[in-house]
Amino acid sequence: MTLRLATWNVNSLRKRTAHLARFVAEARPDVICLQETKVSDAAFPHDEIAALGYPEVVIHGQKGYNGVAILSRRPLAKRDKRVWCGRDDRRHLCVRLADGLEVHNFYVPSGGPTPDRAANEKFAHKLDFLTEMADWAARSRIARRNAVVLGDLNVAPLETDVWNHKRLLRSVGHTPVESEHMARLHAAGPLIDVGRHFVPAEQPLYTWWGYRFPQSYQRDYGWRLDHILASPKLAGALKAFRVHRETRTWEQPSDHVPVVLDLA
DNA sequence: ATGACTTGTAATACAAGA
Repeated sequence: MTLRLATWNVNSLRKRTAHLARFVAEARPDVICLQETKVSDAAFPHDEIAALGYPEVVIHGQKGYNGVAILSRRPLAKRDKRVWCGRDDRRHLCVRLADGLEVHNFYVPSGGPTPDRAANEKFAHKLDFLTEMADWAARSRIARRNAVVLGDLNVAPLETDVWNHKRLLRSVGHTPVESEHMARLHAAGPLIDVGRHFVPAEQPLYTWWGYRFPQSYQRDYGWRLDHILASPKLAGALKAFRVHRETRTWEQPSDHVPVVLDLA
């Protein structure tokens, strides 16, 4: 039996409920991890989400910013979250399925405008967040479990993870120090970079196209910011991988598109 | 040349995204 797992930064759940319904109808994921829901738990659109047919709904949101949620067709044995960098800013949720698979849904800080940790507190927060993730992966011995770490990690670590490597080396999201932090997270598990397990590093692979750059999608000015990382025990279970680029052409889309993994 | 847009909040501009 296959488990289909999806991650999607929807950039406001309430603005994107119709897109989520369309994605569910077309991709039929068993578990959906959402980021940037931008809605408090009190205002969560329970009725619209219930109509999608996911009996298990785990939410961890706040008003206006950030926010994560997990929808599951499979029964959950455990639901959990933890505070990162001492801030309860709704960037993480964890569930364990009844069969033992652990799913960690993350929204890593974007990092602000300047890639300078002394001048930009948001960039320092981002690097500290990634460091804390790597420490957690190592200390909790994630490699001993069947675990997936996924979400909007807000770093495009490889040259082919952005549309213009040279031009973007000094842009937040693609600086060498951020790529090093991502590499440390991968090594700390160790964790498999599922996207690059299926798509060779020689080929461009993107999951985000900005709103501000005119016709960024049409020109394919993309970045790979959304990731699925898997513990080594799952290596033999990785069956298929797909980036649902087409959602970026839908009317009033999120700037991120869904990333999907099939696990045996 | 990440400038150009989109979102939420709250009151017509501002913060934030990356």
